[in-house]
Amino acid sequence: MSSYSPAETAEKSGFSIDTLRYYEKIGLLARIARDASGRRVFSDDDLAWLGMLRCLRETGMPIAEMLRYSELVRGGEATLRERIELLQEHDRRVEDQIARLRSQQGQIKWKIDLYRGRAGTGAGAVAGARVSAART
Amino acid sequence: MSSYSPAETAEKSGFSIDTLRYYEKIGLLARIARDASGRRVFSDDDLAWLGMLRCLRETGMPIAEMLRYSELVRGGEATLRERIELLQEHDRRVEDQIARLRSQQGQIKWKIDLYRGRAGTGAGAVAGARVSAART
DNA sequence: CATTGACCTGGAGTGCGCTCCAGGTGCGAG
DNA sequence: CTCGCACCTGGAGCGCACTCCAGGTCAATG
Repeated sequence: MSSYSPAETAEKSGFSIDTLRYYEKIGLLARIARDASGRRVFSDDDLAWLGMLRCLRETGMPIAEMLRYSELVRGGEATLRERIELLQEHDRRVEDQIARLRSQQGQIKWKIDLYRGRAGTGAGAVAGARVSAART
Repeated sequence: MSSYSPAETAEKSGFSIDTLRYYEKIGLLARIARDASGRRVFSDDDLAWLGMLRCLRETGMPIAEMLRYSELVRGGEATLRERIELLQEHDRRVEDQIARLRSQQGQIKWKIDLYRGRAGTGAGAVAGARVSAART
């Protein structure tokens, strides 16, 4: 097995059929093979490429940059250095993203704990209590 | 010091003035104080709240859910349980997000290494070389 | 007293990344 | 032969989260 219908490809890649067409239209997928009646036939290679696109997309790479990357890939081995640079740059951004998420997650957990503390206190009993930061 | 102009607030909070107005308009900021001539005057409390909004926003919480959260906060201590649940749910999503990013980052690093390997090989020398996955 | 600059309002516009639609084609099942 | 279905195309539409704009107010400055 090594060729897939649009529907199969959508299912395996996680992109919708519309998105697959859209990606081809804008040049992220460049010339997908067609059968006798003009329907797309995706290969294992296409699937692998879609996997890469998915990975980049979900880590927040904008389409414009994925486009640049796919042009490099089409450019052949001569572009390996540039591809490495592009991916390294992206890798750094992902690293930052993770670090920021971790710290923000810290804030969220802190807030949860704060609420837990307040929830524990006799709720509502002390009518005029001056719980200073009660607003948030 | 405990009150800030829109410009100061924008700078300290990291949201643009337009975004601050927008957030007030849709109810994320509910009734910011005004001076004699109708200009907004932000307090330290507002700043703190904006910090929280920023944290939620940057961890990917949609505005609709932040809205729900701010309504809970306005609802007072009676909503503590719900707030905890909401934040816990969000915390879980952030955790997932981080895990996914880590694994996708793994794929990216793997790809970089693959390229490094290929870049090391005598580039272009072996004219008809059958480097199977050369397409990606 | 005129100007400047920060701010105000309601509402329109923008960019991104899809997603949907109308109208049409070709193939296999009944 | 007729259906139904998966697919095709070009192009319009959408949801989100802002961002920008026109026209106006007000306080301080020269």
